[in-house]
Amino acid sequence: MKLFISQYTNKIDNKGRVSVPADYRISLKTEFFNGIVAFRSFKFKTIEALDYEKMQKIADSIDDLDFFSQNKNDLSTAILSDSYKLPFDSEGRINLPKDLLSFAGISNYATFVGRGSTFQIWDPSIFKNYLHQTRKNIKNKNLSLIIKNRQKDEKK
Amino acid sequence: MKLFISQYTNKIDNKGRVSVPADYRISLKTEFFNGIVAFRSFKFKTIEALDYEKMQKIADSIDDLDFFSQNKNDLSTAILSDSYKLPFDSEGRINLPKDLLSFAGISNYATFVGRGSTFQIWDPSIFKNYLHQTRKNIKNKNLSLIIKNRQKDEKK
DNA sequence: TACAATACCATGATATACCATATAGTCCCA
DNA sequence: TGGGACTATATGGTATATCATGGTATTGTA
Repeated sequence: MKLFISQYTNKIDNKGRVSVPADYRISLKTEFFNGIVAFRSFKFKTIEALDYEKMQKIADSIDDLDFFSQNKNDLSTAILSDSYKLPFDSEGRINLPKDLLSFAGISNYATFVGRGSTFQIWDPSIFKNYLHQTRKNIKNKNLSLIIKNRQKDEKK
Repeated sequence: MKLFISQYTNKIDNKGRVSVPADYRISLKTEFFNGIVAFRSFKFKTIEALDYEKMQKIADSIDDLDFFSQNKNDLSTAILSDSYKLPFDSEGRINLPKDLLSFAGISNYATFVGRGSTFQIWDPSIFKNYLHQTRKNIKNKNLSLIIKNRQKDEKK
């Protein structure tokens, strides 16, 4: 089973290339495509990333007759059309499009943040602030309850 | 497996030729026909495009639509008779008919928009506005929940 | 013959593949 | 336990192939 955890900060060279952490790469290699799929987050100033198979599952859930439903249209367009296929080079790097970089406020360094079955790519300082805020929020909640809900929601 | 995602904007030359993104072309080559099938969208100001095999499935599945049963003949006629077979030239370009171009409001540039098992061809600025609107609608929803429900509701 | 559609060829830009080096981490052995 | 060699990874640079695009030739057809 795939499990993206921890964080890794890597440099972006002047071609826009950045190494995907080796730990992540193993989970990302699929039969049809060796790389990642990335799109702009709907909630945060970050890039959402997942493996090709997961994107295929999303695409599969869209029915043949999708063009007759307005809501489904909107949703599938927003997800599928706004995604980038980013293949690995032989060294395990991807080329992050300028569109995504500017959206996430990333310039020289990228922080890969594991989120279990997916991961995110943040600007290091923006993520640092977000993490700080998140920890403060959690302190005031019942942690055991949160963990229980996560297990229920995210198991396969 | 076919998976059309992302967007690509290519120029239309003065002959009406435009390159289909190389990433899409691989999925479009079929046994019977090397090219795409295109018709006017029913919902949007865009050209719907798919491969030959998919077109056959669409035609078949129209019969299964109870909701549209009274319009069955109209619908299949509208799709099938209004569709263009657009073969690739040796460089992977297609020749977009003026009929389709004017319907979609396309002039100099065409944006290919991935939709999973199919794709669309938009005028760049029209699509930009549509995507922007779509993202605004979705932003406040729980995306993971939406995806999960879709899989539950729409599996075959 | 004139026109349009298609096939064929050329080129610049861009992305991909390839190679080379540096750095950090790990393992083994003294 | 410390040092050293080895390995894996990240990073930098260069060469090559692919792709989008523009143009010309050829075929078919009215």
